[in-house]
Amino acid sequence: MATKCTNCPLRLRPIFDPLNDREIAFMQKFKAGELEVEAGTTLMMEGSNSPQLYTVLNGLGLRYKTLESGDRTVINFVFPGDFIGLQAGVMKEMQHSVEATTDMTLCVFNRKMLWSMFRDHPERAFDLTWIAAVEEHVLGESLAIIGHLDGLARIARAFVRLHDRAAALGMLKGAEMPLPYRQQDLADSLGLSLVHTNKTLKLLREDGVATWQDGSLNILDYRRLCDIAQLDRDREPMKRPLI
Amino acid sequence: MATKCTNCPLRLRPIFDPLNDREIAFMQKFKAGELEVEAGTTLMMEGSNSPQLYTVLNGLGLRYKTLESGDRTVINFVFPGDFIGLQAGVMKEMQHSVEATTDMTLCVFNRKMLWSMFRDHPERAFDLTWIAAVEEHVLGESLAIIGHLDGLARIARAFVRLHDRAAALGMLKGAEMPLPYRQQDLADSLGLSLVHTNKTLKLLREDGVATWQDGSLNILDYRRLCDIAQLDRDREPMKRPLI
DNA sequence: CGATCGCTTGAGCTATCTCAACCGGCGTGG
DNA sequence: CCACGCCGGTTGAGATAGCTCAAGCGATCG
Repeated sequence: MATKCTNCPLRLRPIFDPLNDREIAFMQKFKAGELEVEAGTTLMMEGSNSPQLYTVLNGLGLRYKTLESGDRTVINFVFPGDFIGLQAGVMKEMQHSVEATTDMTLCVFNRKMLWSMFRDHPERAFDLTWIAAVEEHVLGESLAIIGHLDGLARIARAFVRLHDRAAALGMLKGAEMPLPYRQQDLADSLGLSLVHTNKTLKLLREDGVATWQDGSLNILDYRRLCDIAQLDRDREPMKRPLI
Repeated sequence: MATKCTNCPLRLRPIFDPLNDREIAFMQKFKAGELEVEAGTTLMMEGSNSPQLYTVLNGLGLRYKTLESGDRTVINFVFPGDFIGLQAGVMKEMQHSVEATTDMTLCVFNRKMLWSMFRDHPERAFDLTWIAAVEEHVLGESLAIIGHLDGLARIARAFVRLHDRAAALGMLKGAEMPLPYRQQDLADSLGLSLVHTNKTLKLLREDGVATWQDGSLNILDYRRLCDIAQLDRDREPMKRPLI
């Protein structure tokens, strides 16, 4: 279920492009250590300027942003292989917070090392930019979803995305995947109210399309889910660059 | 009004960090030429894999995404100094389209050169990552806005952002700035219907807060606009990294 | 002159929100 | 070991922001 990554501290392209030996050697130097955190820990704080950057080895998290009004927006869900702190690395400070939803294992490295990576390992620097571009893509996608789909379709699409991502990471057991978030988290990520989210989930459940209970998501009818999500159900799932 | 940028083909950090002479020399090599396009030209096509990347020297554009349903989402507005094609540069293909809203002048360079930049000019590669991170931030911001604010506040916030951006680029004449888009474009960028957008604009106009007519936006009462946008009106406008 | 485009306005409808209550499980403290 | 409080989930009901449909208007263009 975790990214299989024992000796690869900076696993920038978790799926497609494993590091070669020389790179691994460098990255070992690069690596500052591993970090185990408990569920609920805040890894990055909006407005802060963390000296550490992380790659997620194991566990799930949440990126979010707090508004002046006190409302919270969930930017996206953090999965193994994700990179945390890029903004803090290249900009002055983080623009969103990151929290551990489950216990997590992180690969830690120092921000200062970022620069030596750019200087000495352009391939990895390129990867980093690639990650940022993927992130941008994902957010653009979310924007489109929230802007134009109704509640049912938004939730369906979120499920499809989560499912595909889990599949790519090998986190899928049959049609089931861990999804230990609260309904409120999903609601905040889709711009819906908790109540409406709940009622919509009930719909999907009663229609036998998908259930999400006790922290695990079960896709019962993938094709119908895609229809509801207004996605071409025959699209190649890996067309999207990362997951 | 344009980025003052006669000899700077790749103006990655338009405001803060001009290139030095050595870099300019390199970038000249890097530069493939300048391009003038008419209003309405599609610069990048979703799913395409353009061999060219651009920096906007002059003019305004639009990033958008087309959904299966045929609906369109406007990702954001393209201003002078913006970089176009990063996704195509580092990923397989663009995930959104870019269109020129006005006539535009672009600085063109070849995608192939991207790699030599990473290899030989790590500072510029770093800048590129920085740009991607900023872009990510901007989208995250949009996501939060669309997810949690009502129509009036969304439009107000869009106006504040556009105003601040124009100010940073010196495109402001008093309280007025060019904004040659259609109401439909704004609606699509905020996840609102055209009709509702129109009625909300009327509200702002009649309240003497801001007018947007004949392609120019006029902020009559910046502080009130910020209140409506639920923004701290005394925030430092440059706190946000790019604009 | 007709056609198209962007803007404007009215009217009715509904998806979604807010408020409110209740339920079961779990952890804590007496 | 029980009682209480809290948290996440569930459900109902009324209110409303925003949507869709529809029509009209002025400007521009061929």
